[in-house]
Amino acid sequence: MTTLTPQEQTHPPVDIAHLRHTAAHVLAYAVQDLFPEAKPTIGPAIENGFYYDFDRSEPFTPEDLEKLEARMREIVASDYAMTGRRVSREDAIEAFRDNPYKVEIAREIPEGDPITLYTIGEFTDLCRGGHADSTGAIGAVELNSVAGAYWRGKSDNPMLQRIYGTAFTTQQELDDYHAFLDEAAKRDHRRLGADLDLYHVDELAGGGLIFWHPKGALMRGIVEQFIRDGLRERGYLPVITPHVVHENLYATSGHLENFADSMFGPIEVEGQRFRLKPMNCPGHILIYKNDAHSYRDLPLRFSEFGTVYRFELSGTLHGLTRVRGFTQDDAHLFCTPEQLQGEFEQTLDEALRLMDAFGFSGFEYFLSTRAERGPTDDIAEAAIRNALESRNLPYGIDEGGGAFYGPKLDINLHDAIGRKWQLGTVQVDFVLPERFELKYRGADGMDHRPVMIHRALAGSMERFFGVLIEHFGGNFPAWLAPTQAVVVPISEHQLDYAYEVRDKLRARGFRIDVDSSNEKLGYKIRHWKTQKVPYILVVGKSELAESKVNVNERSVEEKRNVTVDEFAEELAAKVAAKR
RNA sequence: GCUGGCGUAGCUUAGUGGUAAAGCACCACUUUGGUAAAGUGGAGAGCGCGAGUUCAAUCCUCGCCGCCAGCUCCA
Repeated sequence: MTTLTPQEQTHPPVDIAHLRHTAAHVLAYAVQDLFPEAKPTIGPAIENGFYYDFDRSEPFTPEDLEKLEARMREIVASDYAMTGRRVSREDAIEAFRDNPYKVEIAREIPEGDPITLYTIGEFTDLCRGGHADSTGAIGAVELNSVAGAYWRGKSDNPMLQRIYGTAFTTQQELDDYHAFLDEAAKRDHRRLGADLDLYHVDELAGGGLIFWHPKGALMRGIVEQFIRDGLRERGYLPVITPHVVHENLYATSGHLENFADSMFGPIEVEGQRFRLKPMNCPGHILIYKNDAHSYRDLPLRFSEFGTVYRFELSGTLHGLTRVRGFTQDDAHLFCTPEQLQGEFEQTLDEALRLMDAFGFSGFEYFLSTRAERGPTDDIAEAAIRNALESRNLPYGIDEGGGAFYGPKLDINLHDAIGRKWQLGTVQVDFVLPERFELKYRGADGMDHRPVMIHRALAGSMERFFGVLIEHFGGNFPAWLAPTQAVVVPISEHQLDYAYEVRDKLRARGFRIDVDSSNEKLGYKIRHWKTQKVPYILVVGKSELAESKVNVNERSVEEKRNVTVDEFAEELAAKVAAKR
């Protein structure tokens, strides 16, 4: 921590969160002027802007937002000073007696904490503070959308109307933010999934269920192969378990009592109740349990691309990143307590290897602890902490965010344009071995309880693929691209040669197509560029004569004529380097 | 699920209380063309689904479904 000089303290640089919090006050001020019947509740700064929740029976329309925005600009231009004063709890409650939300907040401020009111112009709000000095500090402000939000996030509370907006110190920063949003929209995997013909969700089949098209399935296969290679090297054993099993399995595992809301309902057959598999662990446990194990067998690492089904609320579904049926790159490790630490560290290394191969960076680690702690949680959490510390990785804590069977480590990462995603998770579990009475024979001749590690490194193939699409913006590197190169003949006189080039490259295992369409060269080039194919190989009269191809590499201006073998070597090198 | 918005050919959009228009994509033909869209022609939706109002509904009303932005949750 740096100590501020007195000068810096009197003129602190405007904190962007303070600026946006101030903008939220300005919004509430504007709402007070234009819609006096609306009751302000809370209005914090958030990652990319701010929001303010209002209680009002009439919905705010887009036209209302425009009027509010105009009024906000006036308030900003007036450059009202933000003045705060400390009041007693009674005074605060009295000041907001017509607003039950503010009263509730005032009542709940802990004894001893200051209760403060902040005023700009004619608007006073109950607020803990953290503002710019005056409204004039806001260089650019805009309102973005209205959405419903429950008071304090609880669905049995009244629904409020949340107005989202953002604010910056300068107009330039706002423009840059818009440019960022445009870039993000261009990378939207739902858009690119359709444009590049990778997958779709079908209304007839239901939301959140993914139909992988040939190109998408091909890419998924490449990712899966990469993961499989890593698993084999690290001694994981492949297993395959059923998608529908008797409900009793999940009663025993505890999923039915802890997880029922997320499970699809029972399927009745011959008076017996079956369930779609929501998690792979119970299945892997049954395989473990089917044999007697010695400590010499451990650690035992079972892996499966396990497809699971979870009932997510319809409103939460989103492209590939929030679905109802998905395949985890799942594995369960059964080990002795002594092995736990080392095994955990290895999974962490493997997770990093995977994320690194796809060019992700900015990893963040979160230790989620279990809400209902048991006697083994200290050991489990220690294993996670020690693993992180042994690799010198800083981490945050998410109290109570763990699985019902134990604490977990979540790995967040940043994509190419700096957005955060949560993919991999590694979890320590002393509970399921207990519930299923798992055991192994120790060196002492006695039975012991193994520890389990649950881990999914990519997370789910669906979400991982969605994130990959956005990370690369559809410009997949050659090793991943469903079509690595298209051979484009200039006229049909070179069509036979084009097929010859294609077959030669295909024989080396590359994914190559020929454009045999009756179109002009410019059209064909444009078409394949929009399809984001890494290489377009143009063959005309001169290439045919020299047995060469004219290489047009994606996002490289310069074109070059090389022989087919030279191109094959170049492509092979890229694929080997995973570029 | 809840709040708000939306739902017209594969995609993007136009349109009207009297049974729908365009561009791209698709198919055929002409053209054999050297680096981001050649020309002509053709086929394709009955306007998400259902009910109501009306002489008449894609356009009005209601319900359902789906999508989008959030709330919530998480791989």
